[in-house]
Amino acid sequence: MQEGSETRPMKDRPTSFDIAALAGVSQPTVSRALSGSPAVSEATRKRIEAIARQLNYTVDKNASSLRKRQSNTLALLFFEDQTADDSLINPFFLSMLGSLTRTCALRGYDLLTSFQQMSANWHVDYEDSHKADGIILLGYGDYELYRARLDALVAQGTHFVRWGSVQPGQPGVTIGCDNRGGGRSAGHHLLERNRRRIAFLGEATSHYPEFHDRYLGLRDALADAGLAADPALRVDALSTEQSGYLAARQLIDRGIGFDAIFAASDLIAIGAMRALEEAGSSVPGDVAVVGFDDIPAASLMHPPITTVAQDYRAAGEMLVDTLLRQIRGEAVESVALPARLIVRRSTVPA
Amino acid sequence: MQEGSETRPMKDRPTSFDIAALAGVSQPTVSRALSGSPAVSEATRKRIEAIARQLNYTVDKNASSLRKRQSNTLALLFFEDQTADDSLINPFFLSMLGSLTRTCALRGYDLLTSFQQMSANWHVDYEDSHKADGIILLGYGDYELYRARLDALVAQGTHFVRWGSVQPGQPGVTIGCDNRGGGRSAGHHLLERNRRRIAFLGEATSHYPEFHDRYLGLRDALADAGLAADPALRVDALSTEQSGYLAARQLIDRGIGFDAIFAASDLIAIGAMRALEEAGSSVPGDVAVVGFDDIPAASLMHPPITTVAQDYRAAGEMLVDTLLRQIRGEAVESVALPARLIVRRSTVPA
DNA sequence: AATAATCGCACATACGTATTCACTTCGCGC
DNA sequence: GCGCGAAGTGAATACGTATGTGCGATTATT
Repeated sequence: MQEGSETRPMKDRPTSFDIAALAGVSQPTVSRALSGSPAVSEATRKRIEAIARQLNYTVDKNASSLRKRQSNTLALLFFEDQTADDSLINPFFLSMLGSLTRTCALRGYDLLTSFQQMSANWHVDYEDSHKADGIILLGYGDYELYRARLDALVAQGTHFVRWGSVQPGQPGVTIGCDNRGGGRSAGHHLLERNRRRIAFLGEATSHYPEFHDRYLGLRDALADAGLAADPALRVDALSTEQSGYLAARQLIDRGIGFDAIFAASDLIAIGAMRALEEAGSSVPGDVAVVGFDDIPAASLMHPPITTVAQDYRAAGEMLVDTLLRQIRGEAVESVALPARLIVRRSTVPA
Repeated sequence: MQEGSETRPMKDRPTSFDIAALAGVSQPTVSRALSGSPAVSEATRKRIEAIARQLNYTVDKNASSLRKRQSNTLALLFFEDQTADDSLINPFFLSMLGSLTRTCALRGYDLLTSFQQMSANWHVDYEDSHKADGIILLGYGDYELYRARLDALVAQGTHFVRWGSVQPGQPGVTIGCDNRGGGRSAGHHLLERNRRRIAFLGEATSHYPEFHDRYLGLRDALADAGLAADPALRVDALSTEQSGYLAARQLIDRGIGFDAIFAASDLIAIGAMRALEEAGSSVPGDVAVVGFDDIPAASLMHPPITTVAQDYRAAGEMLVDTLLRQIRGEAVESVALPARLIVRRSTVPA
């Protein structure tokens, strides 16, 4: 249908020298003109720009990056330690991806993405090789597992920003959402709806600090109402639909009474709702359900799921801008962005 | 929380000269050793590799790309002409993204992603600037709108592969799925379930060739059964939940009888199901629904949606490998991958 | 044993740009 | 009319790697 284009093994693109020759100036002048240096007169700049446009000239990014010692590129590294079965990437991160690429584009940066496993030596191939000026790390997962690597990054002086739980004493800079506050909102909301037996589905160990914080938030809300958390109402679950289903099943099979579920993520909530349906429980009649993340599917479920939204738009901007500041050598700090409760019919009947 | 690392404004990384000095050889020997050239003896190679590892040396990708005149990077360009409201990116493409990055990694390539609007001059910034060796184009949308740009890419000799409808006489190389075959499968399935009044929701004009093909497939199936398509049962819709909702509403409000919906995409199907629910129609009792794409949410709906799955895994591999072959100057052809019907409860009650 | 073939490596150079420095020209004030 | 700062430009060079060419040393060939 189309032949290979051996017609262009080395389609000799014009260089700044070619432009210079045509404009009757020297190569440095072309470089200056196109990079907007004030040292070149307006007249010659116009002339050079016209010729460049006409010849379809573009600055060679490799040469430019080599010389300038910066690539105007950021690297995005996903890493989930659970089986990376391709598209099972957490939908929330995919939403964030949109915001990240958009922000990068606005800031004049390109984005290099990779779904590397946390294997071997990921970081090596990016900032170290000068292919990117900094790294954005994205991923749920066992924090303890990669803490050592983060320390290594800090020691190396690599520029990076992480999305995750904001905790004191962490290596590097972290942007995250106020998971505890979000959990508290969810708890308050359920308590307001007169739920008292609130189950929590999600790992609440320090290995998963974000889930842990959400759990702590729920406990805060309970405490505010003078209630204590019942350990029997806490069931481990990772952030998958399947895991949520199993966790809810476990709760049901154990015969532990509950009138609400706060799931550590929407995927867990979705799985839990499937289990509830199978068990003949109505939502929100018998059990109210709150999730976390506000992934697109949450609003499409039956009933639509009340959830705690993380502002991925602000998150993306914050990640990029913080990283860029760090690259420029400015001081940067970890930030927790506010979370926002979105009430839908899984807690409040129509 | 962490100070900016002005400690490393220019953390002088070791160069191949440093390695060479330590190994007592010349710089070119280092380069050859690390790139696996047979011209260097096994002994010195080992020695060089050891030193390189010890110093944490990495080849500078910019210098390397500049010299080799190839960057080992592919650029991925999403472009949907409908309002690019960030995360409203078609979930199917996000699934494919996973497959693409994975395949790229396996082939030793990096992936540069961008959600550029089809504005101005996207292509300019990638292959032309030598930042990428080739481009992957992804996007539903009005084909006619960007056809001119594709022609320009071909004229320029740019290496690129497009995901979309495979049609004769198109500029460049296209990888897509067998939309017509998929539509036919959907049609046959609905006919087997004794549905006769099958509505089609989706643009069926040549501006959206993929949707058009799906419609043609449905017509094929009808024809196989000796039936003709009723034009009144075809309603325009773009690939959004909202658009699907409105299309189904229109159908219902018009009072046109139908017992099945074949939606051109899952998002449309999801919207349509919302309209059906509002109208008090049961699925699949009153109306059977089939979607297209098999996005994650499809299986999570109530009822789970029967759909035509595109093999995004194979698609990603095919896109990358075809592009790489084209870059190597080999002849490449457009390919239509098979589509597969996945039967769920939106057409067959439990 | 002398020469041809081979191997292992060093020398030189090119990739295309950005930047430092020096130079010219001009206008201006004394 | 002389010196002086500023403005605009060119010459030279560095960024770090990859590769073509050439040369000495080892091994094979007669």
